[in-house]
Amino acid sequence: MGIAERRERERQEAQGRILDAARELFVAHGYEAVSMRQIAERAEYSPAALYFHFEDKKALFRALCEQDFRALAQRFQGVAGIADPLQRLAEIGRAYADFALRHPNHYRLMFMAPKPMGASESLLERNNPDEDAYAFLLRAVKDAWSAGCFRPELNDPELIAQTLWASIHGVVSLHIVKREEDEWIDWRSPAEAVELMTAATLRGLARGRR
Amino acid sequence: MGIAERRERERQEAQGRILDAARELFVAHGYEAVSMRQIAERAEYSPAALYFHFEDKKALFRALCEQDFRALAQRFQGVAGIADPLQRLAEIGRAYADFALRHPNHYRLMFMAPKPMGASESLLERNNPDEDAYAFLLRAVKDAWSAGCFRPELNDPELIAQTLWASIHGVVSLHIVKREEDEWIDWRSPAEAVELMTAATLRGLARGRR
DNA sequence: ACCTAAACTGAACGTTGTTCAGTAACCGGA
DNA sequence: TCCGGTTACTGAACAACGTTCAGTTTAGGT
Repeated sequence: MGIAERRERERQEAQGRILDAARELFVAHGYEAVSMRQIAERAEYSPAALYFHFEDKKALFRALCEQDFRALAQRFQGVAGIADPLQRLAEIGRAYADFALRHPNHYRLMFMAPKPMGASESLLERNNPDEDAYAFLLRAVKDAWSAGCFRPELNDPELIAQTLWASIHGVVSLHIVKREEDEWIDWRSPAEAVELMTAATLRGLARGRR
Repeated sequence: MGIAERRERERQEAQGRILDAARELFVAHGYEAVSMRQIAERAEYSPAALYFHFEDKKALFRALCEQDFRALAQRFQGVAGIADPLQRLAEIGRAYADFALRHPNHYRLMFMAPKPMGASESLLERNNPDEDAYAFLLRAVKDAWSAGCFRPELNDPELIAQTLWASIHGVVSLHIVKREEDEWIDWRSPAEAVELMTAATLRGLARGRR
């Protein structure tokens, strides 16, 4: 009786078409600028059909975000093998910034969006470093902490992880927002800023003579 | 002939009523959630009247932002007198974070808003530290740089200033976005994060043994 | 052959930003 | 004093938005 499976497969194919259409438009123009009607037209459905597969625009957006979070976590797997904890942290920062600057609209939806992540019941496994990027960072920090890499008065790995995250997030989010038409400030390249930021924070947090 | 002055005064009073109404609503609910009709009703005008005084919703928003930028620059005046350049930088960071966390919706409009700052022809004086908060920060960085506070390989005050700005922006913007319903991560208080961030970056950038 | 449920459509509702023709009030010149 | 024109404003409308709902088609189980 493979007919239930076929129905389920067709259902997911339809959802996939909608998600693909939505992704292209969101990434190109951002959340607010894309309408459900545009998504529907590109996916070759009527606007109302989207509401059969997704509760509303926010839910559709949230489904895309989950894919993105998974992609980021997967990106981190590339640096999981680095033995030296501090060097691994530096590479995590670089990978994160690279992801953010390569997909600025994704990033905006993931970490700079005002609301629509609200009431999220994600099906990502939390605390699993393979799927949860924050858990991956936290583990690297804990490794470094256990190895005595940090200054002795720093005894809260969670705070350290959040600070490191915030440092790179600050660089990339500022660049994403201000990148367009802001001759007000003579911006340095994000790559330079990321390098200086990781060097500064890690040196500032690390124990020992420089 | 004081009649032209009176007309001008009435014009500004009307604009002030609109700006006040818009400010309250924007600060309470954010840019997207507030409609021109709501602003008009609170200001006791017809919706169309707003378009006589402001070109569109973005322009109205921009006018508010300019007030906010001025307020931030004024806030910085409170720490202008600190002699030690590094300590002054630390206090600038604290003042900035305090401003951001006290007025999160203002901050969102100023530094996390997707677009509507576009094509801005602000009438703020650039490069004047009394009105331009970035110029104020940059001057403090240059003071510290001239005094030889930074590591010898750091020879770009602009890059240093942008990095310091990004570090605090990262902490506060992440907290503003994630503050609401995100039990996913066990967030530390923003005050703790700001303290650790300023300590880490300044120590990481500063010359000399710790 | 009938019935139920799934997948989808067309048309509508209320709200959004914005425009436009029209109007009332005021002031300077005749 | 009346006239003409600018200034400030309104009411109604437009297109587009997210969303809903009453139907219609299609397919499978009985």
